[in-house]
Amino acid sequence: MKIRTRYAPSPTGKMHVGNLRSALYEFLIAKHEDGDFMLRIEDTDQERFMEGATELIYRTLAKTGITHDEGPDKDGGYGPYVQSERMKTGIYMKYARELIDKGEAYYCFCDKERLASLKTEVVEGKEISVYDKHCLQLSKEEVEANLAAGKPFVIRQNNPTEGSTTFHDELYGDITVENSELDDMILIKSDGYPTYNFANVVDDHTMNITHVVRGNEYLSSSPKYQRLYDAFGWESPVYVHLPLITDENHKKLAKRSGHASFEDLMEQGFLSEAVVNYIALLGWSPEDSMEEKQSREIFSLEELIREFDYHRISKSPAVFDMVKLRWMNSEYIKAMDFDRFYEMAEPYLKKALTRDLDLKKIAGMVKTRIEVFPDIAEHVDFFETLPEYDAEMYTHKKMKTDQASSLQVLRDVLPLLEAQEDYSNDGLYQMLLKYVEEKGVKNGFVMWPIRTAVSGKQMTPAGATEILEVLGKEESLKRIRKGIDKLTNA
RNA sequence: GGCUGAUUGGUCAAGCGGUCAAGACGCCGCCCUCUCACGGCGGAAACAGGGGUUCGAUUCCCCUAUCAGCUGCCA
Repeated sequence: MKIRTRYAPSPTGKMHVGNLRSALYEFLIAKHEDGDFMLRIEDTDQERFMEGATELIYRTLAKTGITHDEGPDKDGGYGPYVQSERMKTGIYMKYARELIDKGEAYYCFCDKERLASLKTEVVEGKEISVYDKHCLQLSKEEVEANLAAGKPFVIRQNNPTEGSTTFHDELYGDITVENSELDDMILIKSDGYPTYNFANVVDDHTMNITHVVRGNEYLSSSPKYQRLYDAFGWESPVYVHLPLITDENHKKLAKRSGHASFEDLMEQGFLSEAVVNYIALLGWSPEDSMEEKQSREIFSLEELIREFDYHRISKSPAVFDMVKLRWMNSEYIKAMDFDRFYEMAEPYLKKALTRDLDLKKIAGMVKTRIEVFPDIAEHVDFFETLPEYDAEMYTHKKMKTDQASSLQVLRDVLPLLEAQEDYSNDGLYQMLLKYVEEKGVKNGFVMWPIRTAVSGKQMTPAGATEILEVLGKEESLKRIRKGIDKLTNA
């Protein structure tokens, strides 16, 4: 049978990375077996619904390459694909009534006050958290009368109070819960909308979903869903519960952590391929092949599809490590072809540099040194203006330089540079090399002071001569003279 | 509190009864080098604790501890 998975987000805001990973895994599970991946919008919560959130979901999926075969915008014969639209077909009410007829569900007219009073009741120090089935006692006549009177109602699942329920998860195995622990959860809300719990089961079944992949937070309530399948007499799908992604404090990734959503990550200058690659490995690892003594970490989406085996998904929660994501992003940047890199780097370069400089050359310098595009600014700022720096910077033990030697070198080299016609990196390098040989010193002995004078920085994305070339004769000479002044007065 | 789950270096993570317990990020050192970075080489760093089962447990079972999730007319 063809595998069918689904990503079923609620349009309530940004795309959380945990959700994105669910979508990715669902996509990979389906595609690995040449199955179908479907998008279903679960907008049954009218209060949390956010305008524009659905579009954001589309955009994110498109950008990451997690493309759906079916969805609101791609009818595959199982529509509608938006729950609020499905509701208009009466599907949820129909199935809820079926359950009522079977005695597996019942109308409940309890108001908030009564429910609240149940909550606070304490037995042996424990808070009662399951509904007391109060409305199950109502006679048919009473129910009819209430309904006719227009009394607000919900429909609740009627769970047994004895025995136990077991369901099977592909990763976690059999999980059994005492039925007395099972709350009579609400299936249909008083506004007529189904709850997630109910809509999910009805939709997954009617849309022929074979593998239900979802977050670990549903693990403990899954027995209740199982009871729903059993009550309907439906065959349950294959369940795959995914481990949580946490922040560095092992807490659920919170909004304020700054990297909880895909959008946050994009704003911080990450590449979507790197993000996808990274989250794929957060909770899953490929099978080691014999030839590889090193496990691979860099995977394209196509490679992930080929290698993804959901049985290898981990069971324990994973910490989202920004440091490693940054590293991975840098790997993608280094591997990028230059034109594409330049295209993406240009805005950052232009923002940092207003004077007329060879931006392509600078981009080339910076490509292997940044992890994320916004890093560019701090690497190239000195091209724009020479920063204030301390004369102490001329002293470098390994280059064997100090302020006096640097001053001497700069004084020697200034006329040479003034006379230099070929102001290219190569020409400059050859010329300076000659000076180095004449003096019988090490390269660094002369390069260090020059680089310091023209950059004013401890580290730069390029060597002295490259900087000279980019800066141009006029500006670099100005900076060297300034260096001489600084050293003279020091 | 109850229920469910998880527990290999700081982090990701391999391992599925016998291993010197992989690899990656990060960290440290060395090399390369006109600085830094890239690249190369090397290093420190882990099976939560206690009982079993077994000739033998990181691997299987139980208990404890810790952490997490659930305990909503949110998903």
